[in-house]
Amino acid sequence: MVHYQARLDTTFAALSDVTRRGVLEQLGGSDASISDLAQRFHMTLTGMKKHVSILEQAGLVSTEKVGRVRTCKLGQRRLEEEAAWIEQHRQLWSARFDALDELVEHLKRKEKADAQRKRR
Amino acid sequence: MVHYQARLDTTFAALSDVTRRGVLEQLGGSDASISDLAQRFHMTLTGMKKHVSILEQAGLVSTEKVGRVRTCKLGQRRLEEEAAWIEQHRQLWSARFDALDELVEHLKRKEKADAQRKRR
DNA sequence: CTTACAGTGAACCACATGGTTCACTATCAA
DNA sequence: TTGATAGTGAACCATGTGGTTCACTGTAAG
Repeated sequence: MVHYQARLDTTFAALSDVTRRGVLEQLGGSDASISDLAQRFHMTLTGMKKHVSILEQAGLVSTEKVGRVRTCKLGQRRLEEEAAWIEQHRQLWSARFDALDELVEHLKRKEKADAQRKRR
Repeated sequence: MVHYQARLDTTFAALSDVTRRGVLEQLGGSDASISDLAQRFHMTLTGMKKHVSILEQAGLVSTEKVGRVRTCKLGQRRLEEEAAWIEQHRQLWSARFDALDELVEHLKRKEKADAQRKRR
């Protein structure tokens, strides 16, 4: 359960960079080498290597080096935990706002009743 | 559309810290002051203030100061975009892996056929 | 009025991040 | 063998992050 939080830390951090999200998108289409990705995102090989390492660390990408080229593809982790976390908290959000909605409704009804009482 | 990416950046970054996720969880239960949160997470007021500011910046928390106490509650943004991004990419993931599954199935059938051909 | 309390802002610290260059290794191709 | 190509790692740089302390403001309460 300690790992769970650390995992969310690293995954969300990995997703918090526009380049890395772009790489995931790219790899969703087709596998690619470091050079491919570096060129696509206007970056040095070294820079792209770092991004790929971070994604790999988070389990979102897996790589294999054959000959001199390292091929990157989508990894085993499918963001289940992250999706679950977000969904769970969206429900909390909704619960809170539904409560607010109900309060508003309650106040509306009360206001109406008060107005009627006044009229009497 | 440029804002969209920047927004994802700041939101995922906001979610990438275990303390901030804890604060969201807490606020899902009930509103709280900075002092409440600081105490709950064993941190100075100043430190907690920074976290709250980051969450507020990301639209995940909203605050109001009345008297000397600032009350924090869940904000307007309900992680729709983030949930959508993750779901969309989970589908990409699935598509890629389904393709892999099919390839494996294909190879299995081929292997079987080859074996039968050999036997003749 | 005085004291205590809640928050704020500036300054500081150690460390992480996103990027670069440079020197290097290993592999492919002529 | 010679050269070009793909990647790697170390070092460096500017900036950001998560946290602190300290000095301060404003508000509540005796």
